[in-house]
Amino acid sequence: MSRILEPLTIGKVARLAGVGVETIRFYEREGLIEEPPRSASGYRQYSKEAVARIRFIKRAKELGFSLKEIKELLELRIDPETTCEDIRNRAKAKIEDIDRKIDSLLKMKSVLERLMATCRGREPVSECPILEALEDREK
Amino acid sequence: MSRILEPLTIGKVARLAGVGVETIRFYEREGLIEEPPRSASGYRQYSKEAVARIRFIKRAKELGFSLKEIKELLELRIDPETTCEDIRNRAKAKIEDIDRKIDSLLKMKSVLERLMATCRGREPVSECPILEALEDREK
DNA sequence: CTTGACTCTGTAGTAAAGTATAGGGTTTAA
DNA sequence: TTAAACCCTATACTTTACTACAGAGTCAAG
Repeated sequence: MSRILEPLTIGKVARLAGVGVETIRFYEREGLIEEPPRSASGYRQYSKEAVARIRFIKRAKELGFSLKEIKELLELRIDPETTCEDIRNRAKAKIEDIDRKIDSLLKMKSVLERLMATCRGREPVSECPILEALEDREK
Repeated sequence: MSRILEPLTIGKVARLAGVGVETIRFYEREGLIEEPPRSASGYRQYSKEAVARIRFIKRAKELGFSLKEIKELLELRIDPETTCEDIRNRAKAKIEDIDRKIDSLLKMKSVLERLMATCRGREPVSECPILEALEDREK
């Protein structure tokens, strides 16, 4: 019930988010997560939101976003003096970027599916040269 | 008509693929593209397929694949002594990975779309805190 | 009340993926 | 026929994103 009252140490956050302790301090230095409050002895005290934020950073990296781009994504909400119009423009650009990524992934997927469909049994691979397509028609 | 007879130099390939000359030599050393034939004076001679291959590498990187993973994707066709069964298994794993990426991107996209929809006019941003969702429900 | 597992700051080292430079040969267009 | 613009190898440097100490303080279990 009262889990907000029990702040997480950096080690617990690291375990929950699946990263190392040093990585969290690194993200803090880089401005990807804000400096958390400290205990009397100087220990960082995190809330559960920090875990979600770090997991998001981790996943976004796996999707090909750089830390710089991820910071921009995260800043699509904290900025205190940006207009909604500005936010909308930035969000639109990100959506377009995401759409392009999805397109490329779908293309890769369909080529792999064709490969699987054509490549049956246990004949040698030279009989399955469908992947030519994967390397073509990119825009 | 006879464009196969005119091989491309490394500089032309680099320009066509949108990378630097050094990057191509680096990919060759890393085994991502095979060593091309050489001219009498030792110049590398590329075909247009090389351009497609390098473009594919470039795009796959932007989708969050490491060079090691990209190599695996490209090897889904050249190997001369793999069975189709093996290829099918490897392709299946790649498709699953791609599906997970697409899922995450769709999730990010829908959150950004909700942000744009909610955030109208020119009110300050604190009125648009929809992005909370972006940081959650990953899995 | 101590010992082992934390935490802190600060700095240094690493892996991946390029990018640049040195020192040399080649092609081509004026 | 020469100078700009290429290419070659080999090696060194850079950037991004961590990862690993060193040296010191803190906390919690037995």
